[in-house]
Amino acid sequence: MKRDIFQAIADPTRRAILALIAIQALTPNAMAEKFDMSRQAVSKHIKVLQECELIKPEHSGREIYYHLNPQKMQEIDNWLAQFRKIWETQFNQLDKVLSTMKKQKK
Amino acid sequence: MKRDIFQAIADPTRRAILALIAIQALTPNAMAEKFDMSRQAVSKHIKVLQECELIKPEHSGREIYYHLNPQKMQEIDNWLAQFRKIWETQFNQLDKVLSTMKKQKK
DNA sequence: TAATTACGCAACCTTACGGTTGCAAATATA
DNA sequence: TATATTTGCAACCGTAAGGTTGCGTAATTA
Repeated sequence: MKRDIFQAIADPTRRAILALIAIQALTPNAMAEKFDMSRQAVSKHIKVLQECELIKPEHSGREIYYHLNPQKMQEIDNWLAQFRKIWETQFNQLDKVLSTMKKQKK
Repeated sequence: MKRDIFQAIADPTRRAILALIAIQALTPNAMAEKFDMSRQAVSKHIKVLQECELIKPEHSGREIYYHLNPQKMQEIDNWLAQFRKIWETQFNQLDKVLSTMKKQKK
């Protein structure tokens, strides 16, 4: 089945994994130690993240270090762009209201 | 059950709904016309979006206009912030490579 | 008032998700 | 070579997700 970035980040464990390896590449075992679940459960999450290319494997002997793929994370940012204008407009309107209040105060 | 913004935007139909009402507030019926599914199915998605406050209802007689809540959308942006530094760093490194290549060309 | 329209709620069904356990393959170590 | 370690894959299970249909309720209209 085809994986989706948005579906990938829907799970809190997977978001935690992304936050972890954003700091430092980790092996599945190292990740599993951080969570209260089996290594296999964590490996399943890794598989999902890898399928949609949010993380990249780096083989080193029998260990595999997983790295974050920032380019893919940026796709979420790109999607958000269409809404960003809207909340920026709202903030500008808030600024107007605040400056109007200031003027009235004077 | 407690709803989550990230789980809410995991579904492509719900992302489409958000994109639609970002332009203009719509009623459930108006939204349902845009999708190839029943009105009730769309209403279920609306319920999910409303539970996590991504959209807000505005009652007008027997019609309900749903508006986007940009503040809540911004929470996704806030989460992305921790990764944004990383891809910006990568771009800076790309800039360095490019400027080095330019110098060598000269 | 009667009929229509817009909407939400509940029951139901199929499929996907997130977890488990067990096992096989590849690498490192004794 | 025999053993331990690291990982992935497959089977299984309970629950939640996403769709359907049917019905009840409130507001509009004939």
